[in-house]
Amino acid sequence: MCPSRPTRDPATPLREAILQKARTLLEGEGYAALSTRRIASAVGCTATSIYLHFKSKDSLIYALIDEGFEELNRRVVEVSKGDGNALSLLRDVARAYVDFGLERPEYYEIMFMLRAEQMERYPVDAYRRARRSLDVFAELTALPAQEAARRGAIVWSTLHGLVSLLIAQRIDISLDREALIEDSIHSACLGAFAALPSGANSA
Amino acid sequence: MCPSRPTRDPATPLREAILQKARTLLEGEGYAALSTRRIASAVGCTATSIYLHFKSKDSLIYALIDEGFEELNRRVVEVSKGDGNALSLLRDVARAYVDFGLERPEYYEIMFMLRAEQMERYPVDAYRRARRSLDVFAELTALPAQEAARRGAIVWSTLHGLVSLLIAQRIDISLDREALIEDSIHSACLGAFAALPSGANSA
DNA sequence: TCTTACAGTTTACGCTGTCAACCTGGAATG
DNA sequence: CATTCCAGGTTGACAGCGTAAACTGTAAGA
Repeated sequence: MCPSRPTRDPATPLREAILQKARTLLEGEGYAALSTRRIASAVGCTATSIYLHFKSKDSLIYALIDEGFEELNRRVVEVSKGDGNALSLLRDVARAYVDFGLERPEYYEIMFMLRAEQMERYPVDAYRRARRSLDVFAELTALPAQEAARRGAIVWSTLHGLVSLLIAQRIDISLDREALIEDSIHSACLGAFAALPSGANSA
Repeated sequence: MCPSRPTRDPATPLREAILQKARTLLEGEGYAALSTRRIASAVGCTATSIYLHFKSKDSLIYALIDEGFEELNRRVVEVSKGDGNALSLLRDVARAYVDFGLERPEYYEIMFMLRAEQMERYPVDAYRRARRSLDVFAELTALPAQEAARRGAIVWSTLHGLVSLLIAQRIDISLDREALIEDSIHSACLGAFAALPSGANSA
């Protein structure tokens, strides 16, 4: 009867402690520092105890990924409720996405930059549900479903390219970072509305 | 007097064998399979023998990265020598870049998708020299240097976003892959020439 | 022949994720 | 009260990782 939260796993104290220390370690030292033994020693338990509360190290990471998506989704949804035309809304959402990536690079990394083979055990539909807020990229184009999905994917991939290269420090530092971001967002969003070749012959 | 190749390291037989087996392993099973012990056992030597010819595992990877860049540069340079206006050339080069990434995902991964901390010991200027062919993205815009560099970076990051998400299998498979690629390239290249806000007030 | 240098191997260290076996304190049951 | 049971931990181990140090055999030079 009580409005219990939809927690997937029982929130035992140790489980919460593990999650919290893992979070701290991730935010402070990045994904590379996330070893079971380091988490355990920070918590004050043994490494194997983690497996009493998580199926594997990966599923612990997934819990952190979910937290990351919660924040990203929150940011995106909030911005997307603003007023303005579709283009300016799309730009605001794009900006929110980029800002999230640059302000939370450790989360962005585990959410979007880990290789597929490490993610295989993360259920595909769960991942799609987790990143549902990215669907606004498609929705804001106000195009037929299939066309919109493609345009949305392009906007997303454009922004992802920018964010991931910035995080990996592969972009020449002599470039004006802010101008690069603004131009990138501008280009991505214009592309979402401009006439494109394959759009002409879509069903 | 003999036109010796500019090999950075003496090409001893074992070194070549290590490189060749590492290449095979990378192409066949991906970056995750590249452990010193696996390479060594494929070669028929011990893991520590690798360190007689390479400073570290990373520097062995760098040799493979260089090979990847050689192929990418070759493809890009060849296409960029074609005729046509700047826009169509840019599209051809972009297509060559995407094709390389999708045909050689294992190389693309080590060239562009490894985290920065793992790349730190790869000299920055060496990396810039290695990916020099990507400068054509900037050159083809025929803009003032700084502006061109930014536009070029945007084209690159757009394509990188597409390729890396496709390789990581994060793009909805229900999307028409070819249309996505074409639209993406179109959008990226148009963006390189279209008027952009920060372009108006650049020096 | 003695020395030196090279090119490999052996061994070892500390790290990783994870499993099987064991232990331990408290609740439920007789 | 005594006994059983079990959830929730620990211990110890395994196979794998990158790599440093010490060792070995062999070939060339003095």
